[in-house]
Amino acid sequence: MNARQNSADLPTLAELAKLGAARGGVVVSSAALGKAMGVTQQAASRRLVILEGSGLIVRSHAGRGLRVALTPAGRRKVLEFYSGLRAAFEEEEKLDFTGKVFRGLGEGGYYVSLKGYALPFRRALGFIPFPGTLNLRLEEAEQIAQRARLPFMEGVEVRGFKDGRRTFGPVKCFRAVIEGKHAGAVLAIERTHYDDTVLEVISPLDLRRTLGLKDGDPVHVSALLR
Amino acid sequence: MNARQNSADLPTLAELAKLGAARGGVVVSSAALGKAMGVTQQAASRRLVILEGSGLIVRSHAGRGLRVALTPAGRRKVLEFYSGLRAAFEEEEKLDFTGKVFRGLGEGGYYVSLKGYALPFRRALGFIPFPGTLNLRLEEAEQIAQRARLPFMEGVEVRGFKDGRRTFGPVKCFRAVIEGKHAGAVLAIERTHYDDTVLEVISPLDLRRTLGLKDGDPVHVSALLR
DNA sequence: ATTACTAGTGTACGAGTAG
DNA sequence: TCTACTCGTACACTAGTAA
Repeated sequence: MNARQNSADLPTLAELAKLGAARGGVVVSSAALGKAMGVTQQAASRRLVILEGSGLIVRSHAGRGLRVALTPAGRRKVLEFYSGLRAAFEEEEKLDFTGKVFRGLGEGGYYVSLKGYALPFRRALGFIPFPGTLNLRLEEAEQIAQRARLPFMEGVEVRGFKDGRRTFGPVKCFRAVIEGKHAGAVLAIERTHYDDTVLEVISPLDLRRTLGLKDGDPVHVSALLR
Repeated sequence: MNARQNSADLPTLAELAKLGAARGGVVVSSAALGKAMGVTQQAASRRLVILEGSGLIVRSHAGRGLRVALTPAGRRKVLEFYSGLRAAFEEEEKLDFTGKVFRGLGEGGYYVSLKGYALPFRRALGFIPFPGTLNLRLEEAEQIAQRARLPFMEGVEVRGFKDGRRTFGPVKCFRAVIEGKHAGAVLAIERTHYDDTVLEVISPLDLRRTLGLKDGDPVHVSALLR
């Protein structure tokens, strides 16, 4: 459970991710992993033991070798690193998404409906969002990967507030254009790995009514990165 | 000049790349760099000294701080790492390029015209390339970044050969579709940083004649990744 | 085959400090 | 202020080996 920082764990996590540990797990031998990282079998084994102790991976013996999978925390850590590096090598202006409308009160929907966020939203984005989000279900792997990167990109910060009882933290989002014509934003809420299929869209308009959408309809959203 | 492997240099290079050292250089203080990496100013300074000794960066004093830039070797190292990580997080099927025709015998053009490569090309790609490449000049930053990644992706390997006098190494390329209709391939030759603006295209046809191209004409090429 | 312990060693670190 | 030296220590490594 010790979360001490170790300079070798990011390279190790990255190597594991390359081998497929971010997608449900890989079977590797410590010798093979060591070779890939330029260290001995023993050092690789030790690195894995440490990573498991830090809660970044889970291991289980699997015949010839170990089955290793990243935990959400481990995945988060590499994705954060990757996302920073990506920004250094690629110049993007927007990210395009196409997903299918579905009903379901996402976390975002709850927060957006809180009165206390109204002014912070107007301050940050120039509009007060319609109370409720348009939830889109993403289906292509590439789109889901894009969605997962949002929490680690710059975005626009909407301030949090206190309502006496509790404190509501800041929310990150990106300005967006919905169906090529309506202004809005997408929420960059960090989700569990398998929930990166959901994109929550807000707008000053009731998009569902304005666009005449029903569940299952495809909607295109272009998130602007700056 | 010592090229000893140090487990901290990849994270350090990555951090520098994030700060912009891959795009011509950044001015940083060792204290700021250390903070970003979670080590002391002293350790950050030492890492930079070591990286310079390994020929991965160049440093120069710049008033308050140091100007640090990645060398081609340093850039290569991070890009290779980044590219591997990218493959783990994104699923791509093709990369689209649009560039403008220009004349100039690229390295590729020379090799493709060698008789010894004819059979290896046919074996790997199913065709014998027209002797000479169609050179495209890429102009958008995003396209150039894509181009730079090719040498680190999987691709199709065309075997090398010996002609008695000398040995010609293997060449990596990607199957491609030119202007949406002609089969061909792009060469994944590693170039110097500032030459990643060039994409060399081969095909069984004389593309210049077949497509009636003249210098400056835009051509679209879709490189297939598997 | 594997993993992963122990022992001994090298080295990267933080702290102190000079230029 | 900055960078980067020296010093002493902590720790991650390799090698050997048990299970």
